[in-house]
Amino acid sequence: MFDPRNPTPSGPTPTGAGPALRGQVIAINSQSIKVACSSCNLRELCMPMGLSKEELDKVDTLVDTRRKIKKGSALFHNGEKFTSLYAIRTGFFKTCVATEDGRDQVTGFQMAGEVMGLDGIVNDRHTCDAVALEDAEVCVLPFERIEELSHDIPSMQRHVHKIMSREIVRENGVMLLLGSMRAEERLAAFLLNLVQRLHARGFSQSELVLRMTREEIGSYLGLKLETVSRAFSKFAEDGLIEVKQRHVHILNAEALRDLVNRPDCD
Amino acid sequence: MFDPRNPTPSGPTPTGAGPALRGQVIAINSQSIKVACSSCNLRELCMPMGLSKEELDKVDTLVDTRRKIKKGSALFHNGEKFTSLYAIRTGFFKTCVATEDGRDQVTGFQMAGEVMGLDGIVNDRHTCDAVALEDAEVCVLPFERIEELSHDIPSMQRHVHKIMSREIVRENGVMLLLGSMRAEERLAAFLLNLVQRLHARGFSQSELVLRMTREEIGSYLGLKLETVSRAFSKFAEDGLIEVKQRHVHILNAEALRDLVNRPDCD
DNA sequence: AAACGCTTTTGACGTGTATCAAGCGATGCG
DNA sequence: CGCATCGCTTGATACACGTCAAAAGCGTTT
Repeated sequence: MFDPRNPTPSGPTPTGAGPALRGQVIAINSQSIKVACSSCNLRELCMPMGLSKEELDKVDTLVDTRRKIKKGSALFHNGEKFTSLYAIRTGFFKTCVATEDGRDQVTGFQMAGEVMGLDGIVNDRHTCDAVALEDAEVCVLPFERIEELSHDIPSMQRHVHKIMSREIVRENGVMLLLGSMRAEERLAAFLLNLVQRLHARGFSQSELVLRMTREEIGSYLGLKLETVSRAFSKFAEDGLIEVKQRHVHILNAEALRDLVNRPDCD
Repeated sequence: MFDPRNPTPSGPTPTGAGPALRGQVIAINSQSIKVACSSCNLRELCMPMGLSKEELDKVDTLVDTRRKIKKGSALFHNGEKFTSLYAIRTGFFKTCVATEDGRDQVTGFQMAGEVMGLDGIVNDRHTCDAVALEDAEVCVLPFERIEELSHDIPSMQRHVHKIMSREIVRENGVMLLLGSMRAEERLAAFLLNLVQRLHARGFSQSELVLRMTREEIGSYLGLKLETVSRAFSKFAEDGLIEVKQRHVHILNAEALRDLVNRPDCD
C-alpha cells in the first residue's frame, strides 16, 4: 500500500524529510523551540557544505523561530511586507501570482529543503502568495540576518547567490516549457521533475503522491484541468504510468523523457 | 522622421544611453580603456545609490574590461564557463535557452543598464545564450570581484540581491503571461513593458523601434511569428498603434493596458 | 447510511493558434 | 541594376486545447 504521507522511500531511510521527522508531537507554537541548523537533517539542502565549527555556530543563530502552516493557509501574501526567507522543513507549498482581474498562475511547487520568499527582496514586499498544500513547517530566516551571515561567511554568501541563481534557471526552464511544449510534454516534464526532486530527498524514483489538484497542476503548466486529466489518462492508457487519484506510479520513465525531448514522434 | 538608433528621446537629453554615447569612434579592443562606474551615466541603473567617496573608489575597480559584441554574435553561450556578469552599456540583447531537440525559447530581452549572466552562478556554467541584436558594448564584471565588493560594501550586497530578485519577479510575470494570456494580451503586455523600460532610459513613452524580429518576439511570447504579425495588424486596425516595419507608435496605451488586464471584453 | 461538497474523469463541441502557402517589400550583394 | 535573401503580411485550413456539461469517485458531515 501507499504510505499516506509520501511514497515508500527507496532503499534505506531517506536522507531528507522522512520518518525521522514524523511523530514529533511536540506542542509547538510559532516562537518556541530552537533547532540548530547544524543538526538539521535537511542541512545539506539549505546550507552550504564544509563549514567550520565556528561558522556552524554562527549559522545556528540564523533561525530563531519556526512557523507551522495549516493546509490551505498562506505563509505570506502578495503585497505583504518582506522580512524573511523561509526554508521548508516539512510539507509542500505552491507559490502563485495573480493579475488584477483575478486570473492567477502557479509559479512553483516547493518541498522540504527549498527556500521561499526570494521574490520579496527587490521591493521589500512579496509579489506572490505562498500557500501550504498540506500541513507544513518552515524555518524563518530573517533576511537581515542572512545578509550578516553572508558578510561573515564567504561560503554562505556564495550559497545565497546560488540559491537565487538556481531559481532563475528553474524559471527559465518553465518558460521553455510554457512557451514551446504541448500538453503531454509539459505533464511529462512536470512528473519527471517532481520525482527527481523527491528522489533527491530519499523517496522513490518511480512512485509519488501529488500534493496538488489537477487544477493547480494545470495552472502551473498553462493548461486547463481537463487537459491535465486527459494527459494523465493517456499516459496510463499507453502504459507509461499508473494513476490512482493522486498516487502516481511511473512505469516507463524513459518514454516520458523521450516525450519531453522529442515532440514529433508518436 | 525616426531616429535610426531609437525613437526620439522625450524631453531633454535622455538620462541613460542616448546621444551622449554615440559617435565614440574610439578604436577599442576588448581589453582597453577603463571607464569608471562612478562617472558612467548608466550608474543609477547598474549600481546602488548613495555610496560614499571611498566606496565609489572601490567600485571603480570592478570593471577592468569591456567587450564589444557584433550584432548577431553571442556574449556567452549555453554550457560556457561562468566567470562574470555583464552590464550592458549600449545595444540590445536577447537571452535564450534550448532543448536538446533544437527547440528554443527566448527568455528575455535586455537593454542598456541591465545585467546579464545571473543564470551562470548556480553551476558555474551558463545555461543560456546571450546574443546581441545590434552592435553592443558591455562592462565585464568578474563575479569574484562582485562578491568581494559585496563583502566590503553593504549597500552593494543588497543591490546584488535586489538585481537577482528582480529577475525572479520578472520571470514570474512572464510565466503568468505565458500561462494565462492570449496572443493579443501577450503582445500588448510586451509592448507596454518595452516602452516603459525605454522611457526609464529617457526615450519616448509612445514610440519605439523593435530590435528583434517577429519570430523572436513570438519565441518570447510563446507564439508563432504569424500570430505576432496578425496581432500587430489587429492593433493597427483598431487604432491602438501604428506599425511601420519595426517602428511602432503607440496611440492608445490605455487601451493596451485594458487589454492586458481585462481579457474577456472586446 | 444518507447527503453533501470537492475533485476527477470523460464526452461533445467550439475556438484560438499553428500550419501551410503565396506574395510582397526591404535589404544586401554580385 | 538585377537578383537573391530575409523578414513580414495575409489567407485558407488543420488541430490542440478550451469550454460546457454530465456523472462518478472519494471524503466528510449529519
